Amino acid sequence: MREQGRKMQAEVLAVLRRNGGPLSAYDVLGELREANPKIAPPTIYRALAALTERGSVHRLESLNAFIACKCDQHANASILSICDDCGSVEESIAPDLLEKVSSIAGKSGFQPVRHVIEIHGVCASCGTGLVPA
Amino acid sequence: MREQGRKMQAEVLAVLRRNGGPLSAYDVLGELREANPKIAPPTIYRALAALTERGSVHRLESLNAFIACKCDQHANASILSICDDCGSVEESIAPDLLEKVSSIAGKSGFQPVRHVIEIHGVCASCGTGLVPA
DNA sequence: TGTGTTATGATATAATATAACATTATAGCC
DNA sequence: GGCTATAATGTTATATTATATCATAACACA
Repeated sequence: MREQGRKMQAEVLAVLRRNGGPLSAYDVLGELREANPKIAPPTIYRALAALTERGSVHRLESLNAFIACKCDQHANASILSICDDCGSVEESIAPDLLEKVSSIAGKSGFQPVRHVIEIHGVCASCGTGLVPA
Repeated sequence: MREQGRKMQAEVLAVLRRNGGPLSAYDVLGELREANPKIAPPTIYRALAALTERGSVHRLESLNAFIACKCDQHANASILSICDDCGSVEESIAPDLLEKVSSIAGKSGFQPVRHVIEIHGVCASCGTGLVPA
């Protein structure tokens, strides 16, 4: 990878970290365009693909959005809990659960490569009527 | 619901059943336009939303596609195994697993409403070098 | 320095999805 | 039966998400 690429990835990751919550590729694009109006979608998507590959960023398939990984130890896929009220996302890791999922899918000879586990619901703050963080 | 709506839903479901595999909303639209060229995207999306709600159709979030439910007993969410080689999709049901997923997400007070569990990988046929079904 | 290789930039457009409003079918009531 | 309220559907337009394609620029290595 080249210097430019690293820099773009760092900037994209910084935007996601700063925001904390899920952002669409175009949200990220919008932010980065404030500094450099010439950035185009493929640039963002390439950076996001690299970051996702590395595990620094997770893609929320059911939202078409991206979020910075918060625990920095995701060789394993994570479980993403998405609050449909406030939009916040929590990550959980549970390797044993992944194994179980894999084994169920694998009964018929299926070989898992990538897990997508997303749970929509209501987070603790929203569920109790409190204002979300 | 009115007669027209039921009919459109039946047609959409028929297309998905006939095809067997995942189809995008626009794939379905294309097929139905052969009979009636005036159908518009919202019509298809509305039918798909109703079918998905009922459980007759599942949405594959990680593919932006839809597939007819094959087991007609999905009050519970299913686990969808997607072959990235041949595109075939298998459904599995595992209520106990869903519970476990829920409990992990629920540790911090999160209340699950909808599960998205999709596994990408290679199906038995493709994995063994055989021609997929 | 020249040359091949690969990443990046830029342009355009494809694919997916929905907002907003007009229209029309149906049910219930008189 | 005709009238009206209701809600589903049709229609138009457009928003959102994503990628194909080709041009350009950086770097690696001889």
